[in-house]
Amino acid sequence: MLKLSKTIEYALMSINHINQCDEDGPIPVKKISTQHNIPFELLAKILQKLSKADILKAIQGPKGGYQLNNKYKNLTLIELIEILEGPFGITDCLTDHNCEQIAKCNIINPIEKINSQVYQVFNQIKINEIT
Amino acid sequence: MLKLSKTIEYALMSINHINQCDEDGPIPVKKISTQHNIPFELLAKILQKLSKADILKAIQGPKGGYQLNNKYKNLTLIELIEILEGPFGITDCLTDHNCEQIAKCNIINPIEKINSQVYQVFNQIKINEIT
DNA sequence: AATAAATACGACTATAAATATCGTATTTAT
DNA sequence: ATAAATACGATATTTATAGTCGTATTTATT
Repeated sequence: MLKLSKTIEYALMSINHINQCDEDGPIPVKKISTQHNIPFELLAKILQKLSKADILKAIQGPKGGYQLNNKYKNLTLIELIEILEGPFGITDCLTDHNCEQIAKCNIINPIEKINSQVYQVFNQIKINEIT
Repeated sequence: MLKLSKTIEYALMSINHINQCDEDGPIPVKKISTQHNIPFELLAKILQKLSKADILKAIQGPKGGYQLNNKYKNLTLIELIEILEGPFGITDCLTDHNCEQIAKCNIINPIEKINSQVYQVFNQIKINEIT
């Protein structure tokens, strides 16, 4: 409950990893996955998503791997979350609109307030500055 | 991901409900569960926990039900969460200490920072003021 | 005293979401 | 031609959450 997903953790670890050895050329998934004990296939798919979103640049073939794209420099945590997991919301009713309780919900207003406060926290965190 | 659990939602709805008809004597689980379309047995267990934690006062027998206890007036959202779900933490490593990546984790410091920011948000929210 | 309406609570099941794996295709440096 | 890499859809597994069931206890009312 209220947990960051493994997906987000793995993405942060990878971006951090790539950032720290940026001069050495593209970093293959395998290096990150073995060094940080992350399942290869799973990590591969995460980095593919980040590549599609232009956060990473993918280089195929031998000596290939991933590099950071410029876009990464302005990336916030909320953006990362929404790239990897879709729209942010602390309850389903804020994103899915198929809630069983909505007809007589007496907490929707406070929920929305809390949601925007949490959103703000993640919106203020630049991935760039995470170290 | 990063969702409030149904348990928390149901608890908030119930506290709010009881608060709004406080003069009418104890409110039975059944009333809350039917009015807000919440599974009875599930809600019963949640309110039992709140009763054990002295947030609610349980009155057994016919005409029984739940009332708010004084303790509720100072209750924060983080306290409610920890009563119902145990220690708060946005990652497992912050509460469980059996993480596969911990040996070479390069994001533990920022994770801790983010965790305490989210904690603070929930810590500042008084259940009392939720309307 | 009997009854019925309520809470108490442990054990169990079901469901959905997250996590992980598999298979195959494509790209490209050597 | 080969091998090392990404691409990606399909499937399987695991876990946490959500929900159910059965039985016991309490107590107001009759």
